[in-house]
Amino acid sequence: MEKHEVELPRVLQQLWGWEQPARPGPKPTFHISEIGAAAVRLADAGGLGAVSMSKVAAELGFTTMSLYRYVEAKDDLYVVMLDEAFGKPAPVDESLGWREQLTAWAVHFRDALVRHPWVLQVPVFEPPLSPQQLDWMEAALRAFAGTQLTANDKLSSMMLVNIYVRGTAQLTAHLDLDDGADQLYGQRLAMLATPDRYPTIAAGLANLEIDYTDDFTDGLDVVLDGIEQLIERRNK
Amino acid sequence: MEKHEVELPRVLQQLWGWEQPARPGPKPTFHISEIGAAAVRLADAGGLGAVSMSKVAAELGFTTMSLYRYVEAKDDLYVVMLDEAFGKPAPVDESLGWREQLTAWAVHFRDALVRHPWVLQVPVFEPPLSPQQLDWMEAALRAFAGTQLTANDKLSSMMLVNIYVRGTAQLTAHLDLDDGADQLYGQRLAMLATPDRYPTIAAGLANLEIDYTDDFTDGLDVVLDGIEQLIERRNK
DNA sequence: GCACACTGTGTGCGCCGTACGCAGACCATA
DNA sequence: TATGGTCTGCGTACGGCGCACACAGTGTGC
Repeated sequence: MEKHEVELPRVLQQLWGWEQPARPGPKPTFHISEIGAAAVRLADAGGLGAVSMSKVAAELGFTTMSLYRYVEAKDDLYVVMLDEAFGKPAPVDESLGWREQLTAWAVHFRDALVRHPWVLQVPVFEPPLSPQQLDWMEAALRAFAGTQLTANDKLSSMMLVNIYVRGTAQLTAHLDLDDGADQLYGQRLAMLATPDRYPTIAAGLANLEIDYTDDFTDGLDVVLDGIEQLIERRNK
Repeated sequence: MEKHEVELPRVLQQLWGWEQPARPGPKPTFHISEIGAAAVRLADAGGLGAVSMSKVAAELGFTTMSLYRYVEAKDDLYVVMLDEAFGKPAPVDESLGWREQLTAWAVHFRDALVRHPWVLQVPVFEPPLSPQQLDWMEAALRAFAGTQLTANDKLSSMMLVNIYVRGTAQLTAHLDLDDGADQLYGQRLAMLATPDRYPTIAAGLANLEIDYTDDFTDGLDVVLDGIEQLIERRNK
């Protein structure tokens, strides 16, 4: 255990509440999650671009370089922000079937992304290892508990839903920013996608219904249908 | 048509080869796609971080500010880079079924992402409107030509595959960078995901097979299974 | 051929992330 | 408790970024 601690980056050690041996220098004034919360506040208000080391420090009444006591680089700050932004996953009723559980999970996930759209712009260099991220992972995997899926199946199915939510959120993110953006896009697309070179796009545009309200759940159902087939295949 | 041109950002006008009325000042020395090619060269070599206005300009033997003749802001450069990086989609054998066509499309898409991993880090603010991006879109939509899917169905199914390829590429991107990264991750995950708090993750880790080779096509098949069900439903 | 309008570009600014080095706090020892 | 050595937190400062601005200079229209 002791040896293992050394292998973890400092930020993760702090997020997991592992105490380090006493060291010289001033005691930490607060917990790293307060830094994360301040950064999240800035990002919610002004987008990811509004998050800089100096702004976060100022938000806390700190000097810029003080942050480097908790964090080794800007990327570490992102890790803390993500953990802070998602929070604990909503509890899922385990008496429901896997499909309902995963739907609820996906909806909660999307809600979190709507609350914190900047999450989609955070550059990701590592798979998740922070506590709350693992909570979310655990919740999704647990939905498959009653199925015959292999460990790999469960993991990839979870990632499939994860990817779906992130992807759709990314596509719709800019539309929510200002209304009319999708209309403008439609106009431009109609102008550029001429029937001679882009017959299929042009034909599609003519018959398009501009009602996106159910798009999320409809698309999710398609994904879940695919997973359902996998489950049935494994049951045999 | 004339009026429409005005509505398009300058970069797109250039990408589409629309000539603007003669203007004062020096004639353009070259086409905007050469700028894109230079930027792509830099990004391929040193990641997206290696792409800056001054570096791109230097690559072309130019001063920094000269680029702003072609491009209004850094974001415009990204648009050109994406168009340049993807290139024309590989032609797809239209005698094949939709499923085979889409599989081929997805594989080509993924290959492009492997060749230009930085694409996944490019911040996206707008849906695609550049010529080659529309070519890719057209190719994917055409695969559904023989089906009874509605225009909305085709669009969302295409986006589903698109999202899937991007998402999986993102997840595996960092693993390809240095071998052993996934092992390190596995060790850390095993250390953190203790059975008491994360029983499902821990149990899954024990039974995990570390062979990712077929993950891409397997997951893609799950997605396509979902779409197939949609197609069958529409056929009724 | 001339004047004007408008574009392309050099200078310079504000901001970023963080390398570096020193002041000073902690712990071990006496 | 006094003191020395060690190691840490953080202020200063740097290189690089995207691009605002103003002006130089070209091409156009009369």
